[in-house]
Amino acid sequence: MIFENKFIQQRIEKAQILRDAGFNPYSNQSKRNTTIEKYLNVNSDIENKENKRDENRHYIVSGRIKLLRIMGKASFVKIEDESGMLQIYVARDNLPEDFYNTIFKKNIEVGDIIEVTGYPFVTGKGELSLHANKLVLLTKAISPLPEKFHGVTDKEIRYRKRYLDLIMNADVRKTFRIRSKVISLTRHFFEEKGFLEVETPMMHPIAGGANAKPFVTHHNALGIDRFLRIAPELYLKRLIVGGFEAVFEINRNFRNEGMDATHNPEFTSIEFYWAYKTYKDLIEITKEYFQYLFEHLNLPTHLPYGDMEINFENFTELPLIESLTSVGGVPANIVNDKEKILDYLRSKNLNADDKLTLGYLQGELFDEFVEEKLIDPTFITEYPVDLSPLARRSDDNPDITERFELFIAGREIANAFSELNDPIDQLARFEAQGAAKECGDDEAHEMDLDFVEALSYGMAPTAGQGIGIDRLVMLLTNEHSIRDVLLFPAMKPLNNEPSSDNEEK
RNA sequence: GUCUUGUUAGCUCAGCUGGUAGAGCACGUCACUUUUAAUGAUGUGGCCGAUGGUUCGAAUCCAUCACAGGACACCA
Repeated sequence: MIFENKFIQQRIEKAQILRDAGFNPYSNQSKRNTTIEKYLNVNSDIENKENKRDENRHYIVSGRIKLLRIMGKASFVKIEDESGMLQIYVARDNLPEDFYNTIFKKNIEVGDIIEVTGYPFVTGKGELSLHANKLVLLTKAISPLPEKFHGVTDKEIRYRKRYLDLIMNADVRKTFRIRSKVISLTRHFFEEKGFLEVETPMMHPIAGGANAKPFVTHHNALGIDRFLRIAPELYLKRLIVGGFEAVFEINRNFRNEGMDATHNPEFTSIEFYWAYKTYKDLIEITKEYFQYLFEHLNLPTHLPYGDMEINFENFTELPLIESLTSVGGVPANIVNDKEKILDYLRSKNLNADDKLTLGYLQGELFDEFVEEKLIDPTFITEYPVDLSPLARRSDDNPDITERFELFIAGREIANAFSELNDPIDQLARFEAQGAAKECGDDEAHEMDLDFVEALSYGMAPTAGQGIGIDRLVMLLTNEHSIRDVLLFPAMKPLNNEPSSDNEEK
């Protein structure tokens, strides 16, 4: 049962004692008139004053008790609000008769949220503190906080009870502030460029725009299934057909796949589409975007990530086929020959499925030998058309597309291309995907005739790009698990959550 | 999905080749009016992740399951 723990029972009793003494343990009568950060800034002159105090200044601060040192007739209390931590000096003789002994010492403890009135002073050890002459309990915490020195380190507790993690670990709060800032900066960057932020459906009749397995949900009134979107791409392009020339959407995608350090079933991306532009323009705007982020986040352009150092002044472009040889070390004479690639893969004891097309096999080579070696930002360009069912063919070579993926620290961060806007070609590509599906690729794109029809009305030449926000934030915060940049990462149910697998009717 | 490591008090962790559980923090009681993870004394606190098995006896050995971490596979 919840709350049966003896420490919790003890604290529930304390709350009742307070109530009986006329103190509401959940009072909302907050009179706070400053934050801790402001208090510390405004009173930084106190140490130069006579007696290192100013009894004419009055402040009311609030926060959660993080540390409590009772020393007989006086105590030191560290309270923390969102802006920072402040030491409070509480002495018996500065509080109402009996309050210190019967209320404060007995019934207020670490974890409680209190409000303190007093004046600034500097202690003998030189710490700017607040000398309390009034102390009010705002919120009684009936569950005790984790250990004050080690905090919570158990990752499972940290993810499942993120609120505890946030209470105990200041650097976790910092990571999520940066995440928020990244999203805000991204929004501003594209708005300043004249892009329009739009929202497109999360529930799709056809899950399109990416290679991924969708989640299924059900619409009761219509009696039909819907798919949670795996990408907003096809809707955003419909908007370009409709005449918007620059749109973006920052929101969640859902993919019904495995979970690991870089995959969460729901993840955030930005996709943007830009009419009358090509993927070459996207390379430029991407460099500009990173520069903008680094400036506003005050990050060093030589960014440490794990034991790597990424040089964000060193963006390069490299065609995929060329990268196989120059980065991956694959012999140049085999990269355009299906049979030779198959032999090469077999010689390396890798999976070599001879049903795969040349383009797919080149993709295999890239994944196997190149991707993890791309540390500094690298735009890999000229993707085989087989791997890019939504991208425009190169005018010079019909086997490759005007596309790039941006790799940083051995990981894909962005995917972009000049959009395919020939409806007949698009129809044929969907049909080819259908064939791939027959061959067992259960993540091949679904035919979307409504989208093909939209293209038939004419979509201006357009370039579009997607950037995975979670992986970007991982990079910028030097985190190595996507769970550390998601406030509430997906977790398996503990034990009593019903699972649809044993549903019986 | 495979392999691997872990799961012991509210938290952080010990617990040997099997003999019915230990520390620190927290909490209770006492002392202490400038401390910094305050200090000193003392006490409470446990279905040892779950279920089976081996054994006179299991936190410990074995099996299965659950969850988590890591690696690999799959995946953009």
